[in-house]
Amino acid sequence: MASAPFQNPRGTRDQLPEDLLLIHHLERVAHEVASAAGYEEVRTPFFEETRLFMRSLGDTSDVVEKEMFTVPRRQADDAPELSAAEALANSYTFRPEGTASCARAYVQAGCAANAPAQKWYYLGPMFRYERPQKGRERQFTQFGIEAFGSQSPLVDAEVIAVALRFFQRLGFGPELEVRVNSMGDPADRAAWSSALREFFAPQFEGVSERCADCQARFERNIFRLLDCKVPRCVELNQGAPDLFAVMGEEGREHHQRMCEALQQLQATVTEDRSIVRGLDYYSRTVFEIHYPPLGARSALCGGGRYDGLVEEMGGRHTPAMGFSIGFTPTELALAELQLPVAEDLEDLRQARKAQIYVVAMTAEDRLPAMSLAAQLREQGWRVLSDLRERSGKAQLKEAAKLDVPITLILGPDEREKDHVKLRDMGAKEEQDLAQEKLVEHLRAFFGGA
RNA sequence: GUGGAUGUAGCUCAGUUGGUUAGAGCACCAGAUUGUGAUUCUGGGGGUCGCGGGUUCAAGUCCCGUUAUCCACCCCA
Repeated sequence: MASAPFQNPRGTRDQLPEDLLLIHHLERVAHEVASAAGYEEVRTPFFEETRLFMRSLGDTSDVVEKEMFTVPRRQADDAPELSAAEALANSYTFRPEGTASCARAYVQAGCAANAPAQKWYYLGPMFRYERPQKGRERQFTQFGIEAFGSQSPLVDAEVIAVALRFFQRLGFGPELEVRVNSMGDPADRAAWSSALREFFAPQFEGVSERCADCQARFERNIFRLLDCKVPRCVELNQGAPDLFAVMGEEGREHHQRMCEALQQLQATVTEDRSIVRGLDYYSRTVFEIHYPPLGARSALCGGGRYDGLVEEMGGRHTPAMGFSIGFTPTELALAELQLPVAEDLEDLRQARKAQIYVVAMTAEDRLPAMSLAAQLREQGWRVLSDLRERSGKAQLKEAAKLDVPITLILGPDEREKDHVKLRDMGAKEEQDLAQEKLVEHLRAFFGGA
């Protein structure tokens, strides 16, 4: 087999300097929006024990069943052979989402017992072994927040408000729409599950009209019958019992109060019974944020309440609520909306742009030019000098192309007098300066940098 | 995991019914009265035609496999 060219792994992408301008903007807005509401950043490992995700997301979730990036742990040479199940339980998996790790860290740090009220956010790469397509990658970035320790519907409203704020800050318009639903409490779901089982049972007797996936779901995770997209299955779902019909008073009131709190938002809030997040840990509130002008691809954010997860992780019962936002769909949406506008990125652009370019006219000037550049960097300026040993003309050309405002020209004439020629690229004016006056002049130009 | 489309220079693409040394624009590099940014002009570097195999006197062009990308499904951020 001859050499195939090297390529980035499927579903990943390189983020080159040009791409990072936008990414940095998204990251900045995420940091700002989260800390403005009192959330503090946490960073957990990129991989965890596989069983963490199996436990938190649920064995029957698609993520666990077919989308995990799992690597075996090393075994001692003389260790006994492991069964497939043991090997899996003993493996590591690259995190497919952020909530499980946060809950694990929360318990491990002792928060559940000692400091239950925590407001955290995270921002970083997640991994899912999926077939890539538009808006979906195997390595992608998620921004999420998690509010631990309060049962109050006020938390639900705040978390949703933070997510909204993120999109508003990025320039999304007032068409932003929050779609909410409730999954109820465990007891509600048990009651609902029985009701659904009773309702659907006849459909699975004998030769079923249901799709193959649904046949499996009926046994494994009956709720997921409800979000099947096969047309015949959708028809057969008509008239299925509604969770709200069996939901207890507390859950109902929680939902009611949250919706009232959401009235304060600068966005439309609608009830959407079809939102049934695919992960097991959700309870009560689940929500999505959509931007309808984007059409089919309008979902930007998903989240909800997970009151049982901390306990599941071995901590004391702690209610919690969070969201996650994928940068990939957000980037696509922004591109479609022709956002962000240039001004939003201007400061980032400026911050990475060189301020000074030191031009060396002859070979003898190169070392002095380098050391002048080094001195100026020590003063805090962003300074370039030519590393390709090109002509003075080519250096000026490059400085102009990079839009560097000041060039310092160093040649035999200047060196002889211990001078340097300062050229204002915008005004196209230059002046001879004694080197000891240089910093002063530059300070004046850049406004006391 | 299933189905469909695509893959020629860093980028956007040409490339006739298979026929000699595979092209253009942009980008990059150098030069145009001996130390200076635009435009223009001249010249230059850069391609195992995704990879592997097959058919043929001859393959970028036809066939098979493979890989990657894009699109749809599943699901999701």
